[in-house]
Amino acid sequence: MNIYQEKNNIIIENCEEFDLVHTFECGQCFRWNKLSESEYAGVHNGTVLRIGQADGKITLYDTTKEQFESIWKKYFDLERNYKQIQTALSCDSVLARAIPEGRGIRILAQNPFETIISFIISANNNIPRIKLIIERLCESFGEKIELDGKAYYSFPNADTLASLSREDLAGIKAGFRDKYIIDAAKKIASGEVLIDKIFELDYETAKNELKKIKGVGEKVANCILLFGFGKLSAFPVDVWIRRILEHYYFGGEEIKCDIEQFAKERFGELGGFAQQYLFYYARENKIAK
DNA sequence: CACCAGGCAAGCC
DNA sequence: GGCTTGCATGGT
Repeated sequence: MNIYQEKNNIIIENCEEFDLVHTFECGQCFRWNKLSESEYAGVHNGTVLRIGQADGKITLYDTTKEQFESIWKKYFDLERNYKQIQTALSCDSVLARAIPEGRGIRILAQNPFETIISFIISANNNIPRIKLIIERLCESFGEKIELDGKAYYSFPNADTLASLSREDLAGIKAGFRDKYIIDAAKKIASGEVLIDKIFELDYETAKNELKKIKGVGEKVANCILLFGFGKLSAFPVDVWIRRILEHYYFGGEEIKCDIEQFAKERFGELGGFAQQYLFYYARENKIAK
């Protein structure tokens, strides 16, 4: 991967292991939107970025070397060797088929609070509507940021959301999840759940800490740990993952064993990466139930 | 009209 | 502990 500055932009060359579509469409994030065939725009920690991929090059527009180093390098997980991970996981025959289709997926290091709220909203919901609800949440309670004459919004912070009532949130149409959003914001704003400390905790302890929040169960906690706290062994099990495991590993039979344990034995520390390749593969191939 | 969507909490036993 | 049910909203 060759990275350099050209005018106001940062260019990444030789980026076979970084594919924008696969990274933004594999279900880990909800705030990157297509601007055109080859471009996306998104907001991370209050900064808007327009990014494009064409002719084997990725361009981060209007980005300084300093911004790239301090924000985006970590966010896009650019210091990790994904080729090595793919090679290791390809020993598994199912992943050997799934990885080529999702090649270039990178696990984003997303903002922890945003990840917590986003995956609370994801419960018993579908991806287009999850994105809509989150967008309305940001428009209503985030800060406006302008770029290229367009309005973007930062993700609201815990203090802001902690001060809201269910009535205040009615407009975003989160349904029964509104009370969980407020509970999460209150526990985080008050320090009952310490976000910064979760980074230092081991996987199991961190998961239990997150489960103190209403609306955070096994699956949501695993997503938060994987996408918001860099716990890369986490293996979130949702309907899609269950479906693809049943189809490819259990001969179409209903799974009765502990799936997390199954994943741990099979994928170990690389569980999160395996989960992302499988999720993308399952959705792209629309595995029937 | 049912049934489903990146599940979860609460209420049972 | 495990199992069942209701849940807001919008799409098919």
